[in-house]
Amino acid sequence: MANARRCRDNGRLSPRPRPSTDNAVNPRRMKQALSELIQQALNALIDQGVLPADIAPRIQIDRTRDPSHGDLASNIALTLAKPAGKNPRELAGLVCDALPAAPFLKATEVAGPGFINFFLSDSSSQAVVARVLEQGERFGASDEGAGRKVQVEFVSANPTGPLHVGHGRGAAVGDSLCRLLAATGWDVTSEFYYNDAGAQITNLALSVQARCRDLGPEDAGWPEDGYRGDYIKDVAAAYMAGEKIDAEDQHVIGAADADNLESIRAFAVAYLRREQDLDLKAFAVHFDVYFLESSLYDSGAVEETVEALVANGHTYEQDGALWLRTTDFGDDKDRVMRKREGGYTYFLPDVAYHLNKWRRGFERVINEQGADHHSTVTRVRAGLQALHQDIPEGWPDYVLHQMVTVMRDGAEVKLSKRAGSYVTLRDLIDEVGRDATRYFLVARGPSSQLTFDIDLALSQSNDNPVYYIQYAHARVCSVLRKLAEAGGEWRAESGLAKLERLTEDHEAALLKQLDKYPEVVANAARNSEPHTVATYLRELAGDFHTYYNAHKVLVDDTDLRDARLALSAAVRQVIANGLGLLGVSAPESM
RNA sequence: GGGGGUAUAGCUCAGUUGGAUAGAGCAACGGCCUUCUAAGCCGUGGGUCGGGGGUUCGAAUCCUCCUACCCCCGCCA
Repeated sequence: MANARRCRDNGRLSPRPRPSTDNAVNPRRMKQALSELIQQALNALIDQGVLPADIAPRIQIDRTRDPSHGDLASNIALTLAKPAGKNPRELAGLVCDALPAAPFLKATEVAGPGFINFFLSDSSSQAVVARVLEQGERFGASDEGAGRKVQVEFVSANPTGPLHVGHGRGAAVGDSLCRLLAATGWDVTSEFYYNDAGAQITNLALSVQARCRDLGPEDAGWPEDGYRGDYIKDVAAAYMAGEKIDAEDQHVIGAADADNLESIRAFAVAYLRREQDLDLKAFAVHFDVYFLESSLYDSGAVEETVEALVANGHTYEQDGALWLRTTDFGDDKDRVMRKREGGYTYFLPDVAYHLNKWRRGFERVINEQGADHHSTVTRVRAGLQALHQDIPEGWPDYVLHQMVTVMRDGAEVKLSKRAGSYVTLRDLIDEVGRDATRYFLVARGPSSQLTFDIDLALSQSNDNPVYYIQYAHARVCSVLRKLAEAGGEWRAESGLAKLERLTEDHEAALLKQLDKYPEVVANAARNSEPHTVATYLRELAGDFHTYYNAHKVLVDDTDLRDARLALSAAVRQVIANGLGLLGVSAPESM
């Protein structure tokens, strides 16, 4: 700041005893307000002939990273320097001097190569506490979605076995996305799509049937590529015992007839769907709709789709199969739609399914899948374009997550007893708990491979980010309990009336971090990046712990105490809100 | 061979959509700590952002060419 020129001091520390939530300090409008100030300054400079009249500035306001750069900053002088024919710092000074006074600003300065830094007045900075406490669990929410319909499809595991860790990642990411979208005003439908009739299901039925007959993988008569996991035995036993199965979308009674393959198929699907339901429930994940691939055949949607593609001239016959010319839409080769023996490839029902989604009126559809399915993205979009339904080219959106590897004692864990060949989601939940599992699976960007460290997830220390964040929440609860035990009473109004007592640097950092939260939520929802919420919470918890270690909350000075309690309560609220978006609980004690 | 993804501190990862001196947590190193409100606190070192070129006031971020690793490339889903 040595070379920073303090060009204006709008000073006037607000005499108001109570910061209010007026327009000027509403964070959603703060950037807007600053933009308007800058626009006015630019207009003035144009009138003075300092700037050419034909400049069309895109005014950008950013949060600063470094507190010495103020709270917000604009690069307007840097972007306008060339068209204005002036050096950036000089121009920044001119803009700065031309800015109208504003009560919510404490100071404005030119710094660095030509940034204009804005320092908010103390009362403006402190007002976030009032907003948080007044809005409560709604703080951070917005109406950006304006009630528009969005669908999030995720997990979509076929009912051939327990959910594995990869499904868990999909569940954590997809469900958080739903929560984020709901919080930002979208009308959200969560959906689970699965194949209940394909070759894999036949294989499943044959595997269960073999177990019904007491056959194992080593015996003659065991189906080729049959499912070997122990859970197949459970399915067979339940079927032979005539058990009744109630899954979310399947209800079946075991016929106890080892020769009835069709009956076994229906039972196995229902059984494994129920098992997946239980896993999802333990994971606090809910689906509004279960969509069966078979329904697309039953309703004629698949046939209709084929006919439309043929009628639109995007198909041809070759080698006895029917092909879709997906290369017309950016694919690297054409794809078979109908096999030589007459059946359809999986990709055709996928297209029919997405046409169905489109017709249900989802302006936005997000498919959360493992990255090993990325090749379907081009195909589905190509199929939709070939339908000539005016579906936007980039529709639907995809969030593809990379592989998960599970580590314990520094070595990779690959097997589970139950499933045999992979680690199940249930294994993780049972071992490290729902909160840690969810947090770890959602905390990384989807496009990066994820190493799930069981030892870290189990650790009850500050090394474990889940604990660290939850502990910050519990810590505030503890302080309030302590106050009550000492016969004290805390009322939000008392604290809000004394926010001007929050003058420590640590407090300023917390205020700024709290103020950022609504933007974090909005961006996470807009960009389908729930992990940014996890990152944010880690920072907020860190800021709070640091503050807490540096300053006592329950001081004798009751005004100061009340102000700090208000700040702490606001931190607690935001942590609870953020954890809620991740599907992680916010405990009152640990 | 083609497509997608990734590459940032010793490790695990962020990086506000192109901004100021690239951050955090562990680990390492150095101090502090008769305990208070709860699993200690404070500080330091550590980087050719995989490499080259380009775009511009300005690049970890955008374009291009390489390199390495992962995943796909079936008339399976």
